[in-house]
Amino acid sequence: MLPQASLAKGESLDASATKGAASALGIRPSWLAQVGTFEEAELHSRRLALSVVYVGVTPATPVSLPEGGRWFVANDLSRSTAEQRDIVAAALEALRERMDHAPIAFRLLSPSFCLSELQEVYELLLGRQLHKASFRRALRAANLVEPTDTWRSKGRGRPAQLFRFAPCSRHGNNRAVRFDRL
Amino acid sequence: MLPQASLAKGESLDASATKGAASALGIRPSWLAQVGTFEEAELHSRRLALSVVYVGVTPATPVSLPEGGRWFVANDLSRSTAEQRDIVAAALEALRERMDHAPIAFRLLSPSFCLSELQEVYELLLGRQLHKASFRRALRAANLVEPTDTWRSKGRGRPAQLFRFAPCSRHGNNRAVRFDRL
DNA sequence: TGATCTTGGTGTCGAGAAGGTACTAATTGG
DNA sequence: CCAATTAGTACCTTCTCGACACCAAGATCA
Repeated sequence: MLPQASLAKGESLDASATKGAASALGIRPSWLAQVGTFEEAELHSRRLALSVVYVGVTPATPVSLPEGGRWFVANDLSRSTAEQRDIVAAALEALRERMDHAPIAFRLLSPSFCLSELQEVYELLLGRQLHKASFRRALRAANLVEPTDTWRSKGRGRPAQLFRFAPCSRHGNNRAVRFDRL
Repeated sequence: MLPQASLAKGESLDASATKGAASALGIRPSWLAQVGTFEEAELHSRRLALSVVYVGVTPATPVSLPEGGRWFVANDLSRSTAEQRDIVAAALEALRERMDHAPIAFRLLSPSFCLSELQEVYELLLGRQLHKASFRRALRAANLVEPTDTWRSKGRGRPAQLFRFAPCSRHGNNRAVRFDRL
């Protein structure tokens, strides 16, 4: 049920995972990282099969999945086996742990974005609501984004200032949402 | 240079890692967990070799290592290759991340221990000094240990009360040293 | 035109955490 | 009896974090 690919000869693990994800998605994933190695439950031969599991993210572009692929909601895995639930849970946990170490959220946004969009991405990936003021405080303290001089108005409400990702000076902080390691 | 073992047919990854560590140490490790899977740099055959790396801990018992094994200090890896340094760094990082999720430190102590010993283990594993008052505050808030009615006096100084590990009620806290997830 | 709604952005305040200092307690060694 | 040493705690200051309120600016509508 999860997309998978076999490791070709002389191919690196990361390259194979990227290739497999791209063939399942139609586009290359924006970010990809290894979760761990699991043993396959069904041994169709007598040899033990290992699965090196990767987790990745891709923007919510309305691409049609090739070869009858389907999207599943990570919160509702009732129609999966216990083993697949374990793997997805481990993948989600790995993703959420690495969000403090790598700028994953920025890969899901265009180069310019407003802070509400960035917060929505964080909330989606972390699976929980974030406080607006605290989020912006942590963001300011981490020196992660820098403002541009353009504003965007989307329908109702005050226009939002656009920001860009600015991976510059990091000084060890420990805020609510931990951007600090990055 | 790092101890390793080949995966026997029909053997699980965890079992193989435990067996390999035990044969390198002389005793079974007190705790063991998977770090990740790395690709071997040297391809002696044309097939790609994968290494599933595990990290473990063992008490500082003065066992003599079998087969000419040697201990290395994790902070001084100047005599290792870059690949081995990467692996050890990843192992240390994985160990330190999982200390909040599993009671690793308690496996290095006898069933009864005093809080100074527990703090020393945490400092050793985390690689940094901890504040005595904060450590005990977090410990008290996490309900992780319970006092026994015995005291131990080791040489000079006031005798220390002995505690035992008590994995009971956990209520989501977020202290300095994070015992909460466990 | 002006009222109201909606979204963006910030200021302030209070509860609580984290770390430093200093203190008390209890034992050993001279 | 006094100094040294280790255990354990109380206090205080700083900081974080979440909650609320408030202001800003544009859209919609009467």
